[in-house]
Amino acid sequence: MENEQLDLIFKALSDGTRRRIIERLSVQSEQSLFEVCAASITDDGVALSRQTISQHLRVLQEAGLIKTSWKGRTKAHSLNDEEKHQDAIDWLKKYIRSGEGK
Amino acid sequence: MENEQLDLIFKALSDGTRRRIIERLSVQSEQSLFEVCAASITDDGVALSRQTISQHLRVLQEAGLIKTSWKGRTKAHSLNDEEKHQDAIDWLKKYIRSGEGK
DNA sequence: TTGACGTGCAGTTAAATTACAGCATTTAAT
DNA sequence: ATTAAATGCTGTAATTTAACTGCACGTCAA
Repeated sequence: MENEQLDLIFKALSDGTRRRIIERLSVQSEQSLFEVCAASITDDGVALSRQTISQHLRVLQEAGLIKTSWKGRTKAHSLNDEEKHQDAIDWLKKYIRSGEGK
Repeated sequence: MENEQLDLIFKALSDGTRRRIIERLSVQSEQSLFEVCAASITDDGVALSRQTISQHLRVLQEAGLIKTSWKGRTKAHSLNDEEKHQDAIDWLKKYIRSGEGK
């Protein structure tokens, strides 16, 4: 009754750093934590710590927006398209006044 | 460069109480603060204070998701469809793998 | 098997968020 | 002109979040 899942999705997307991570993962998937860190520095200009980026990635994963897989000792992060993004869109579309009243 | 507006939109939507307010405003528009309070009680079963609901409405308005107008001493709250909801959808749609890479 | 590499986990701090109460302000009605 | 109704504004406490530091763990290579 609380739709906890939408909470997680929208909260994950409410942070600019996390949205930029998603944007970069959509261009280049299977990125490790270090690669995401490096891209954050070069693209955003701010050097966030490895632990901070790791935390952001965990938030994105708990929301179902990205998926991970281990390649040896490296964890690859990729976009989980189609899944939760669509859930959020479905909710939003109900309030665009498609027909009118409902 | 920070897209502050998307921050506000997604953050506003990350709270279940606020999403339910939007859902009810889509059914019945031009609701006063007291009407929103009353609906929260009857629909959600939880009695949040007037100040708390007022704060939630302000968050929704600052995100551009609802609009307000004064009718005498009563402030009418209505859904701002088409506007910011569409902005959020546009952002999300880029990561649904429409074509593929981009 | 030793050591470097890639992550995870625990704990800290400052700032933001959510809930509330109390008082002030404005408007309509008597 | 008073009063009641509908909100706004200020401040407080508890919770959460975003950033960090430090240490520990598992894996691959030499």
